[in-house]
Amino acid sequence: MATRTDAPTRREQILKEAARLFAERGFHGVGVDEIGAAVGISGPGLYRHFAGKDAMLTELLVGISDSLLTGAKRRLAEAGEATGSEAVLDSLIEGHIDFALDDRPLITLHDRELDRLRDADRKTVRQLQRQYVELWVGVLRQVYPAIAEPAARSAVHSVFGLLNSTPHLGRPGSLPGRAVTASLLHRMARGAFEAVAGERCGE
Amino acid sequence: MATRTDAPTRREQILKEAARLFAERGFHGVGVDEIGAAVGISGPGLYRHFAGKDAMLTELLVGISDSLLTGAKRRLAEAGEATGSEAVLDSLIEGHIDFALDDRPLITLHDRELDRLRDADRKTVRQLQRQYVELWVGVLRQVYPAIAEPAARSAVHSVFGLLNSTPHLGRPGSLPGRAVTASLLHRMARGAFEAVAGERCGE
DNA sequence: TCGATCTGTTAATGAGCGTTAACGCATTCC
DNA sequence: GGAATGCGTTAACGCTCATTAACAGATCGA
Repeated sequence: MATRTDAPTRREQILKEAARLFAERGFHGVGVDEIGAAVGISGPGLYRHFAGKDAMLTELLVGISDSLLTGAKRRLAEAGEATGSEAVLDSLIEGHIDFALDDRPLITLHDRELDRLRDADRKTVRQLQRQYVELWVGVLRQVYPAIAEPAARSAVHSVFGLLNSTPHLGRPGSLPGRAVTASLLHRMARGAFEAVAGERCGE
Repeated sequence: MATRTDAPTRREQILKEAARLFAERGFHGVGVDEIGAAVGISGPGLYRHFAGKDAMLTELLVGISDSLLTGAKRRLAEAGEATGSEAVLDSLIEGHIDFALDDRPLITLHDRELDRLRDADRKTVRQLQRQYVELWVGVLRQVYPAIAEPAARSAVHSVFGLLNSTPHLGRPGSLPGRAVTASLLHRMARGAFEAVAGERCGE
């Protein structure tokens, strides 16, 4: 009963538009009236759905970090049983790329507005992010045991920087096509990791 | 006459502190009183040195883009005469890494606060950035002629994302040492480019 | 020595903005 | 049918904050 995917609730509309606006002009650069206008209601009407402007940002950032971590755990469990750790690493990369290509505003918020959170919430987000990184580090070192842990952690952060560059790649229309871009990013990420492991192939 | 490097002028102090504060809390998240306090004067005293808060951000962003482009041109000219394009690419990477490691607040501002500029200034910065990217694209395609131009441009943007990840690498103290980090980033950048060129070495 | 300039100060102004108050109208549930 | 609840509205409050005004002490050239 109900349509195939339920119609987006008002809360979801608001979150989506708020994410877009925050990414475009920064948290402090967007007024509540603007967010309201983006969903067809005006200003203070938002307070029927959220405790305040801060609450929207909090929910967005916690949601991002949580869904990244949850997705990674699922991929680790699914692919980890049957296939090897190579496949798990590829699956992690693929998942992160999907996120980076499909939710570009969230990617932008993710590392840009973290400091605008209340201490407790920021701590929560940081903890989720840390777990996500450590999960990658574990898989990476399984594929490349030669990489020491500090180097692995740096490498993972840097590859996130690489994958998260999608907002700078021009408007979705100007991209060579989603699949092509995804493949390019995937190869670059693997190439970067291999380079850390010291597998030089040229000269 | 005067000390080896002239004492930093008041303008320079202000720019430096403003960059740090903008990077930490965002352009709109920092008040002029805070910037003033950071250099020992208070609030409106800044207006003896800058037309306004916007002018500080403008000067910072134009300065960054300009110095990146100027440095790249110089490296292209210097290394381009004697050595081959491989060496030029390495020199470009090295220069960008130096900047990313030494001026982390500026790196942060660079791709975070561009939209806060007046239209004319934003256009200027974008143009400088575009020239910088195109310079990289040219060198990259000289080293790897197999890479088509759109892919090269995407690859360059993504490698910038990788190199600009330094602010996420933890406080300067926690890094394994500047030289080690620089070398790691350099290898990853080269590895990412090589992967785009299709030079698979494993399997 | 006497202005002029440079570089500060504090007080006031005025706009923008998050939030709350007070109110209205459907819908729903007893 | 009527109260409760959900979801809006507009108006008002209060605070923050960039900017300007008005003023003052050094430094310095004529």
